Amino acid sequence: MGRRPSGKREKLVASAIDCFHQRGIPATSLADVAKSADVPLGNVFYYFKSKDELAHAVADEWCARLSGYLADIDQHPDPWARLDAFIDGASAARLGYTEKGCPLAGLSRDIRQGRAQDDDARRVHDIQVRWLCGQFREAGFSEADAELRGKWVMIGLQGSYALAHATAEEEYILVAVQNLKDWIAAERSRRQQPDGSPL
Amino acid sequence: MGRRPSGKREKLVASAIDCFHQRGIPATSLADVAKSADVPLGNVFYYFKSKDELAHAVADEWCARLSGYLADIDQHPDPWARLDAFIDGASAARLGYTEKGCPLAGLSRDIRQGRAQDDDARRVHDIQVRWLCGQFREAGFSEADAELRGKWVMIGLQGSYALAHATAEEEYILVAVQNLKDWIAAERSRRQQPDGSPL
DNA sequence: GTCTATATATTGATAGAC
DNA sequence: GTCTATCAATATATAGAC
Repeated sequence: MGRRPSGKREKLVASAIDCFHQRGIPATSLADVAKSADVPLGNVFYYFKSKDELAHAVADEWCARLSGYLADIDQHPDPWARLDAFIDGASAARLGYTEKGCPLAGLSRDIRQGRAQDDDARRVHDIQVRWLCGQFREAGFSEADAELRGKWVMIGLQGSYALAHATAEEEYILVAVQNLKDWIAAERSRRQQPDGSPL
Repeated sequence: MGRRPSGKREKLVASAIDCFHQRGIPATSLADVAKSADVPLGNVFYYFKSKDELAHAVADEWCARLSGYLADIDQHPDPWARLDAFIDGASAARLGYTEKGCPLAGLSRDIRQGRAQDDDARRVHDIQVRWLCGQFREAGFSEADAELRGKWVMIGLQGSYALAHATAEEEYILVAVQNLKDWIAAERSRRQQPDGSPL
């Protein structure tokens, strides 16, 4: 609460995001995070009273970053263009995801398997899935149809991240990006000609 | 090498598979595995000279289980029926995967992020992906087309496992199963009527 | 608020009796 | 081959000087 002029808390969270991404939460020691943030080890516990609380702060920071990212994409006036932009973002991140995995997938698994708050594991994905479903609703799909489609986009991307990381082949991400874009284009033309002939 | 009448090695591997699945490799201590296998801690190092080597044996065991599983499915004479059976297997495992995550996804991430042999992370997925691609080739697709389709099936399933686990919602797996089955059925009819009218 | 020093528990791994 | 006892390193977390 209040002012934090030193900014050490923010530096610790930023360093924890990197460390957790590269090594995962259980394999990351607080000494690693402290060293990476250039903060003495003992000082970490002034800002976070446990490792779990640090992980919780990391999840909060991810949610904030995601909200900002999606708000940027929201500037596109067309939901179809927004969906394309979202998938382009996945494609742009493919090299890092192939090497280190998706940071949100890693975080949520570590949280689910550890004793940290389960709800954080869900939050970081729900933000994106709800946004995706919202785009399909805005494009004219019913509540139920939009939910199926929004979830399917997230499934395709997350699956490609997992396989690209596991096999060290970025091609999985390219396959998912291409298939999802084609599928979205097909859904779009179906929507615009609901009872009509194929394009 | 040679006979292992006690079977302790096998018990240790089986226990490690469970422990690694539930808590992940870094969060699992060798004491956990030893206790679960009912073997004294010090004895573990007679069978495996390090934790990494135990993880390697676990990957080997998974590959053996997968090969057996796929050989069972191979008894279906039709590649389309085999694809359906493979996806049905995913659906049948959905409760456990929602609760604990996909064991292969967890193992491969832990291996990629740890210092253990990278190749194990790839093997457990490659077995399945190569099998999937083989089904599409047998169904008449070209080498390149079969590879794209086989990878896409694995992407859809792995993505649904990740999201189901993260959000504790098995529905993600049901969405992926339904979408993949519909897509495969569409591919099938397209194959059988390459230049013809829709069904 | 910041940092050093340290407590306490647990880890992977080893030595050596049987 | 099997097991007990233990080492050395590292982990989270705390105490308390400044």
